[in-house]
Amino acid sequence: MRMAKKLTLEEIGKLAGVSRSTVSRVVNGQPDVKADVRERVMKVVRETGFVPNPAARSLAAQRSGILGLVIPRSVATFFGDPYFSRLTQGISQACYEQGYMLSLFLFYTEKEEELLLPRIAQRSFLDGVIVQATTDADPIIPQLQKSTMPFLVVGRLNEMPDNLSFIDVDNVSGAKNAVEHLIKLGHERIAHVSGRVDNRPAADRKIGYEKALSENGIPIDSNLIVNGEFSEEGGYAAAQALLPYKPDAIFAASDTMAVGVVRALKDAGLLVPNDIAVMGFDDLIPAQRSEPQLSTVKQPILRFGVSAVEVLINIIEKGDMPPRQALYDTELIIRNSCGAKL
Amino acid sequence: MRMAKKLTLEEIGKLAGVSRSTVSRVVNGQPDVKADVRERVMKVVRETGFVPNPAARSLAAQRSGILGLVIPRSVATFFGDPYFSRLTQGISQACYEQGYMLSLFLFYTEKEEELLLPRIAQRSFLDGVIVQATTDADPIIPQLQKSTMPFLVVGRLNEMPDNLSFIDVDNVSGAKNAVEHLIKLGHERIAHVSGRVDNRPAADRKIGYEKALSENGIPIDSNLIVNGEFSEEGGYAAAQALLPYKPDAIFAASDTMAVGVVRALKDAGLLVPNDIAVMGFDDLIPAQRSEPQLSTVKQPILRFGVSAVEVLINIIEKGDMPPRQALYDTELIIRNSCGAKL
DNA sequence: GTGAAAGCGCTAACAA
DNA sequence: TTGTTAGCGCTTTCAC
Repeated sequence: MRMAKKLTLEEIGKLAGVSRSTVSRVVNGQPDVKADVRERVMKVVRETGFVPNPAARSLAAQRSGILGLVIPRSVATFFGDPYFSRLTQGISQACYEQGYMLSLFLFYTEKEEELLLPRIAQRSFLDGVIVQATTDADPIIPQLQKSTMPFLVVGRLNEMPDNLSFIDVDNVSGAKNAVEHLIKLGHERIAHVSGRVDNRPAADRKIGYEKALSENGIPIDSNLIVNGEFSEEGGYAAAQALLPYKPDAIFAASDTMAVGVVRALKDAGLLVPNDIAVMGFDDLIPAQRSEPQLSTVKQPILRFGVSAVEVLINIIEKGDMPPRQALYDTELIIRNSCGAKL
Repeated sequence: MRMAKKLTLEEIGKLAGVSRSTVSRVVNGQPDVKADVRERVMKVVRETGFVPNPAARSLAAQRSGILGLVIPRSVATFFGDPYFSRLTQGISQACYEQGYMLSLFLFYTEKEEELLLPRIAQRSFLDGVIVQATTDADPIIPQLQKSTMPFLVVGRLNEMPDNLSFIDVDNVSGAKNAVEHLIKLGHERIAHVSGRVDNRPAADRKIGYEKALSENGIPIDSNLIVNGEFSEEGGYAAAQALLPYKPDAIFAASDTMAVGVVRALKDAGLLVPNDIAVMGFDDLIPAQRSEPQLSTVKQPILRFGVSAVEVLINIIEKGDMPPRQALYDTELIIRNSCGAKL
């Protein structure tokens, strides 16, 4: 077997009878190359399967073509959550489409963070970073702010400096729409199974719930608001805690909790939606698997991931001022658990 | 604000009064540097927060310090599966510990594969690749074999060329142990809810099931083997299909299916484990959340991910012959669904 | 429109 | 033990 000569711009140039500069121009799709020369070079590139050396390219061009996706410690434990796999899917697809590679940073220990944060913040390895927002004041945000690394937060932090770029879903209006739908269906004692308020989406969904009630002249009854810890068990327990207060509808801040709620109601001998209507939030697998299928608030997670990449690339290319901040609309999905279809 | 001079080996050298080579040696932890010089350099490195430019390093050293994790198209849709998040966790942790970065490749479309496979197979971007095994003959494997890229398959393909390196869990013996446990508990009509046989783990678990029966003199009854499609609904349906044949125990090839089985049995008015014992496989979240909690076969997924990285690095450093092939033991986890504890 | 040449910041012989 | 030097393969002025 003949040892193939190592493929470089120089080598391709030799084969095509041009200089390495010309090959570089062709490979990078730059104009100002005569059509026939371009074609000749392309042919050689195709035949040899040449791919430019990314390290050399990074070094010379001062850009790596790699985006980082950081899942901080405070959320890494939830990486199994379908939300993240969906988000990661959208992000990775968009990266490839835009010609970038994706590097994943899943932090579980403080040591890992200490070790890697300086490297992440360093311009020469990554061109930009997407950070999944967290509950706590994660050290990653200040680190990135100190650096020149372009970055974008997906979701919002609790304490959000207004000079940060982020994209998020409009949880407030999503929740408000859901509750207003229940109100339109004639429900008046609408309970809410929330998450912990130090979790931003949970807090926002609760705000939306309260807004819907207030604006429709329904008093807010604190007995009808219970923390369900974003778990199915939590939702189950929350529903049990709510039953004595006779709600006629329950709006849960996640599908997972809604599934727990439904199970608790069934176990209590109640029919959903006939006796009590239920509404979830997310529109992930659990919503569709549930029996009855869950009416819920759909987050456009996949599109969301795609947008994150687009916005980040925009930040990388156009500089970082002013910060990009975008809120995406949710969509009300009516299935069987709210009773609208009966 | 003073514009900090760009940090390079040269710059650090100037600050510490040594040449760039010495700084390089210190930074790379090479011996043959006098202790006091080393300390002096380290001090400057610490104070400046210097991190060597990875692109330059890659170019000069002909290695990138990046490992790739490829989730091919045929399995990408299951990325939401807790199995993958756990595996990814193990792999990413091990990468950091070994001083590597991790690049993630989640393929959903053929176009993505066509676009990226040549880049992946190229030595200059990645030092090595971990490929999640797939059902079909995925194009990634032959591509990698044609290249010089070190790679390792996690799990086994159906048609496994014996010159491939892989690590996997011993599904056959895991399943065999589980079924033998049921036999010891006195069960004789043990049914099996399998996955599709073109899925290697499913096929192996079925083999283990049959082995356990044969070796214990129990005839294999094809009526007692039903495909559950690795889904909860599939498990539910499979259990319903099995009931007419009066099994006294059901071994499901995954926890998810086992959960469906349990639900079907409950809905049929049967008690688990009193009327019918149930055993799962995986030991992921569903097993512990189930009511009753599932007895199951635990896969050491996290350790598995860590080992994958270690083996791959070994392949990278020591060359690729002979292929590494390792099978990891499973562990029988006895909870409540099999009746052993009652 | 194309080529020559100067780096990008690092590693690794080889010299000293 | 340390410094000097020659690349690694690419991009990007700057001439032509």
